[in-house]
Amino acid sequence: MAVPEDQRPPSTGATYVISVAADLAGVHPQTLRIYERKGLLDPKRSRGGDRRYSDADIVVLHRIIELTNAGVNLEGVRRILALERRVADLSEALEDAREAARAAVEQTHRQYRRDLVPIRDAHLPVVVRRIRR
Amino acid sequence: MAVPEDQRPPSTGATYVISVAADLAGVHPQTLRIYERKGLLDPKRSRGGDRRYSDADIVVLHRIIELTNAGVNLEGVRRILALERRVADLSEALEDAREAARAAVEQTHRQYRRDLVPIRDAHLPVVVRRIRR
DNA sequence: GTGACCTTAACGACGCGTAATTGTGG
DNA sequence: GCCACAATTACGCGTCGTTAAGGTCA
Repeated sequence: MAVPEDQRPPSTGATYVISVAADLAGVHPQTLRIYERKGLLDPKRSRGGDRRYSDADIVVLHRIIELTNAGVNLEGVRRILALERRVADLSEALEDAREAARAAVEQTHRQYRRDLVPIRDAHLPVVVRRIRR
Repeated sequence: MAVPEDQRPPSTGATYVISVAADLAGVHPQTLRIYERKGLLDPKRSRGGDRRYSDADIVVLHRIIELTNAGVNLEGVRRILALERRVADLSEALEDAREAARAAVEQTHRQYRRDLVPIRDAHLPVVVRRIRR
């Protein structure tokens, strides 16, 4: 279920070194290293070993900061992020299931419409009319 | 979607005063008062104002202790409990939706079986056979 | 009066963010 | 040699659980 290119956020494929990512989020670079060590973020690394934060990382980072500002500690944030992903997955699955239900009924109707043709009684010989009761 | 009486846990309708509830969970009574002040638990009160913990409260209490022992602070626990309820609700809704989908298709089939009777070509006059193509 | 509950406050331990230190690569 | 990164360590502050102190009701 890929989002069309032109609806995505400015996904330039850009990455940011730690100082830029920290600036974008308004926090100390060292804070980002803590988040990583606690398993909240996992930025790619450059050849030299420098962290490279993607746009997706920045989105997660902002959510982390929201939660910590609200008083959640890092272990709590880690679990909340996982649960929020789970909720998103379930919501999508639910949406899909409802859509699939409508489609299945529709398909069933179409199946009958293809296989059966309504026929008026007057067209039928007596023997058939008896079958119809 | 009420669970039948005989499938429920020993729901004796029993309630416990704070000292008993604390013993059941192996924590200090004062800890339970903290949990309540932070919005993690909301036990009923007796006429005299004493807290009365239900079996359901005890279940939640054990979950709270699991999470805090795992290093989640109380604001984190509060949000995690809410998310876990959400996940449970969504899981149930998903289950229901899938069941409803099967039932809807089945219902559609039954509808056609009631309204239509299959007729063999040989029974039909030429004019009708032409309609069937 | 004894005991269990209530509330509020103080203390110690721990987690988190900042800052400082030291080392490495371009 | 300079700058930005890396990792580790130390410090200050806030949170959490325990404990204590004082009040109320049966």
